[in-house]
Amino acid sequence: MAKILKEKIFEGPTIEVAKNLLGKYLVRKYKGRIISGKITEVEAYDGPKDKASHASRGLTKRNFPMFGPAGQWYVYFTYGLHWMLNIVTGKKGYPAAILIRGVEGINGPARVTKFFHIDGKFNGKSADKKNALWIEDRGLKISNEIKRTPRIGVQYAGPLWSRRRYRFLLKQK
DNA sequence: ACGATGATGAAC
DNA sequence: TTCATCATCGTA
Repeated sequence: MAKILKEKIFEGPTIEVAKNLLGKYLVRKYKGRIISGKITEVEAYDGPKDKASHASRGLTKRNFPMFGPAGQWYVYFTYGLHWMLNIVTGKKGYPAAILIRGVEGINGPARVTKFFHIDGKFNGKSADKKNALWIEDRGLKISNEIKRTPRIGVQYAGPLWSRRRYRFLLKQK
């Protein structure tokens, strides 16, 4: 029943992909064991004009995976403490990614990476079994349980981009 | 409300 | 080479 999400899925419009990721499962193989959880919260960072995106200042040593093909991980270190996990979207050359901010029972992007044992070694790797970190569809229907809000912690991007409702969450039942 | 803690990017 | 900033979290 479980279907691994492939590169093609991630190429589509970033906002659509972000909504589609809700209810899918993040899966990690770690020391011979499987860790998995339902994705409940994501944020889209879409294109070079998005002032809240790392890509707004062009290609850099840090953000290069965002400019690469869809379906790869963009993992970066921030605040001197935390790893952030993103899945790259859009065609090669178009910088976009989706930050995975929460899975069921784990809220906050830094807690997600801690729980799944994710660090910089996944940066630029493709989301598949070979790399022990992937996303799968377990046939869960989520239909109209999606809530939209502005993104968290991006005030610096100015009113236009910080107010944009690029954060998507599964509503509580 | 704020400190932890270090990489990043821009300025000098 | 120096500096402010940062897609956060835990404690207060």
